Amino acid sequence: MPTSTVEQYIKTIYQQEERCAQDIVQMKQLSEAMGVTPGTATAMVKHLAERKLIRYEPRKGVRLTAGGRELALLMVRRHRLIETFLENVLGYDLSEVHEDAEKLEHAVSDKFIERIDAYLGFPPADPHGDPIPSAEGHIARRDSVPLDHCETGDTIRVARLRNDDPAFLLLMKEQHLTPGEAFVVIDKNETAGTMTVRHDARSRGPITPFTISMGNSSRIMVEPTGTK
Amino acid sequence: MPTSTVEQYIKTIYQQEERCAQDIVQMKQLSEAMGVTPGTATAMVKHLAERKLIRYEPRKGVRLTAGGRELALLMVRRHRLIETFLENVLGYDLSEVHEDAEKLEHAVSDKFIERIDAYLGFPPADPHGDPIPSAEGHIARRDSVPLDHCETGDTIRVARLRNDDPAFLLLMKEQHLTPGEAFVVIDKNETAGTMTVRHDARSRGPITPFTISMGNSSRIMVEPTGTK
DNA sequence: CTGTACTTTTTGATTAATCAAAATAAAACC
DNA sequence: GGTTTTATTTTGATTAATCAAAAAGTACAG
Repeated sequence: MPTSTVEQYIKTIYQQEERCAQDIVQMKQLSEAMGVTPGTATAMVKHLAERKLIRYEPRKGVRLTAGGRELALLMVRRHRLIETFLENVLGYDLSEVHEDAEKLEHAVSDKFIERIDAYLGFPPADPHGDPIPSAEGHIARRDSVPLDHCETGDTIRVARLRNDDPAFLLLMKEQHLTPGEAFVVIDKNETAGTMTVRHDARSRGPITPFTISMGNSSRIMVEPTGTK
Repeated sequence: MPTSTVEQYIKTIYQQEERCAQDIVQMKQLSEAMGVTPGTATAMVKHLAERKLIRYEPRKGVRLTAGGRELALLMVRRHRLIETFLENVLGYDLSEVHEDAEKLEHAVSDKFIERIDAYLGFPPADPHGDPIPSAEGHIARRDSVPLDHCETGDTIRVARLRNDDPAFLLLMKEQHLTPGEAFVVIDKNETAGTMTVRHDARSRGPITPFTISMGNSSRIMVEPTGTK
């Protein structure tokens, strides 16, 4: 039985592989994501390699083994189901769910998770729009792209918000930039490093344009719904 | 912020004070209840005393300070609300709630607990019949007595089951010996160390008599409803 | 190819929680 | 009242996770 620290490292390695589309995660990246000193990460990584959860290539980085990926997906499942429960049932705000889920995911039993899943009606995705892995570790692939890959005139729908920062999530909520909402890209200014979008005329949101930095827009995953 | 181990020791000391109606808890009692060696308990107790959560009298035992009691009641509140949630909402069996609650109570936030409380409609007691302390640490006193203090002919109502052993709880459930049920004591055999009860004629349970050991009956708290 | 900057690993220490076993104190027993 | 039993404390060691700071390796800029 892995400790909750081990679970957290494995989940973090998975997330770094995913988010940065890398097959290997460097120590600096891992130690920063975990909020520990590099030496600590090195020590832990050796331990994880012994447990056969990752493959460790000294001075290069780490990658998950099949067993590690399985554990990571289990943790992601727990996290996303808990977040969904906190929002849908207990009325948490989207910006508040992450913190509590992060603690709970290491304390819940399999039984608890399966009961929550059933109670929620087996939701396919969490409130951020991220797909929830099945109990067997299958996860739906979605062909969404970061908003900053879109061009002026593209019509899109928000798929997921790939950022746990409460302030960011609050801002997105205020602008109704939440999963499912339809938008049009009305400007992309590479020089200024900003993008401007407004709600699709047919959607119920405000039509006031909203400008965001490229950095933030890379955390907003969208599905193209056509190009004007 | 106390670690979950500290929380567990404080809760255990509170429970030992309560269950055994003692004002001081010996080290042996504490170490056994915690499932650690006596030396470990001594070391921890010194630490708890430094944190002003208990008063430690070497070679005598420990007792909670006001601050310790406050923390203990907070933990009891968490435990009982979580148990209630697991049974009422997620459909856990009474014999299964304890184990999961024991882990969760150290991982939940105050916000989570207050939301659960509201979701459950501010229940006064958990599924064992134990009163749930308020957020301010007030707990309802109940004038219940252990079943083994009753005499033949007493009519009683089950108030709480003061035992977390799943097998015991399952047995009680099978016999409908659950909080709220009305019974008559039809025999008390001090020599054999057993007591026999049957459901009150007016109640919906079976009228087949049921015999239990004195040991077990001391864990069944009842409220007298009159003496024939 | 050489030096500076950056990343990674190593080393030595620390904290929380634990155990086993020896030492000590208190209680109980005849 | 001395002996035995039982409870408690002490001591020394261990494990998991961490940090700070020194050492070692890698990268690339000129």
